[in-house]
Amino acid sequence: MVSPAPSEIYQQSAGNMVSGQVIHEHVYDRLRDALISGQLAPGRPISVRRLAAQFDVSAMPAREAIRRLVAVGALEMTETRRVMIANMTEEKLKQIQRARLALEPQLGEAVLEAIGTQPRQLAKLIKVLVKVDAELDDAIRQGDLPGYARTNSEFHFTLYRASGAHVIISLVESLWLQYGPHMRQIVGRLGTDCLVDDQHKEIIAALEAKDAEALVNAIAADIHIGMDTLNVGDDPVIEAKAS
Amino acid sequence: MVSPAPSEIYQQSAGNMVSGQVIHEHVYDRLRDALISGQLAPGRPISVRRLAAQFDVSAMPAREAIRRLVAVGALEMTETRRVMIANMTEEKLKQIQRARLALEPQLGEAVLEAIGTQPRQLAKLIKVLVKVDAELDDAIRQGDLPGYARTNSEFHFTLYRASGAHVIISLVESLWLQYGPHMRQIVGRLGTDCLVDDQHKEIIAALEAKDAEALVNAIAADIHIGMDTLNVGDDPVIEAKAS
DNA sequence: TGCACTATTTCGTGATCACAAGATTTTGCT
DNA sequence: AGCAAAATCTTGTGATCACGAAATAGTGCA
Repeated sequence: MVSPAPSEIYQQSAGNMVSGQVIHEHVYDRLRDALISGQLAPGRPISVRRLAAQFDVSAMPAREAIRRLVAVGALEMTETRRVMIANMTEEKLKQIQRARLALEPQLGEAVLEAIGTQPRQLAKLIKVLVKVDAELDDAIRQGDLPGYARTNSEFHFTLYRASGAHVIISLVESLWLQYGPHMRQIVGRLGTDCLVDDQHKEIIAALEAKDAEALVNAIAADIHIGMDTLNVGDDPVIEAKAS
Repeated sequence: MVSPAPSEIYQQSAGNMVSGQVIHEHVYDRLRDALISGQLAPGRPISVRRLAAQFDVSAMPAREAIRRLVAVGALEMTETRRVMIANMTEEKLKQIQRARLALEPQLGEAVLEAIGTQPRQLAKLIKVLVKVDAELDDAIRQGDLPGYARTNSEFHFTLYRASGAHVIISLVESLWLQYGPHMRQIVGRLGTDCLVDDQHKEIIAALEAKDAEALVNAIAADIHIGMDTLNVGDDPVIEAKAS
């Protein structure tokens, strides 16, 4: 089975084992990135065999990757066990926002608790964040939507990972995975102009000042800006693009 | 239904689905219940073949169940991809508590938002909660630890499910799955006496009064009682119990 | 008795097939 | 042309085998 058929969405299919990663983990990571960067439209069906063909792997790793993503709520399973990118509802969006507001500011606090007293690590983190934020501005200027989404998540999770709070981080990641496809739909409709008002500069400033309260507020504000203004559209525009 | 020619190659083609549930979901549910009710000790290894043998199924459903549980953090995977019940650390426990405090009180609020204006549904919920709470008291009196853990989770999730906030509920469930095995260890060491002080009566009273603030406080207090007093023990006491 | 080395077992992963049921396309009749 | 029935394709699930690596048991030497 030497089917080339590479997908323009998932970059690069697997060889056998890359960087200590097993095949199904590679598939999972690519799929997760595609979801977080909004490259998969809600309603899009995901099948084991099709996914396997797209990655030029056997069915097994595709199955495992899909199973994991369904488990964390990133993919939705119908009553007939078909799998697809979940459609967003107003209710779900509300819950995702509530959960993000409940968890992510706490991660900011946890970052200061973890490395607030270690100037070197804090400085290094800030340096990375400034760099990522610059890339983010580039992506916005160029109207590169997937690039924006990917870089935005990199900014946030770089910050969050510095807290070392892996348990909470994985909860947050599951929320981002659920939100990703929908965000792309909305921003794609409104244009990247609606993205310029993020609170990343304020987040960085609060880190530099080691001001936990300001940090919490900035993160919460960033979540509000990203989700309040971006309401659910009434036309889901289910665009199932096969193969 | 006319049974078609049975295959001699595949032994159980007939009994694949039980009550609309597919085999791997059945295995998952059983394993999840065992985790939440604390019947699996931290450190216990879980292997595909052994689990399959215990449930008298093939390896495939066991694999899928394990994969899902690893995905939600209920099981831990070593660097050599061995799977086991996660060991608790003080840091992890702290994160679980923070996340629970951030999410579960909100679910209480959401319950009042959802059915606070529908007296019949609210009354029905309260009735169920009272019944479950009575069972809980029985379990405590009899020193039935798994029964306590199972009934306690039933109390909380019966309440939470009334909110309809499935997104947040699944996050909370993942936290309970991580906490279950450790709780059992701790309570098993301290005895069930440390459990009598839960806030369930206060939760029910707050529901009856439709007092969101009191409800939030009661849920938070219940979490504190369940987790503050129960610190991490230093001796893991690995004990294997098959099901 | 203690310890290094080897043999055996156990394990996760990947591959491939069978099967039933859902989904889709084609066909056939009015 | 319209619509229902039938044939075909697709899909998730389960079963089973192969393979290499990790873990355990076993052995022999000191």
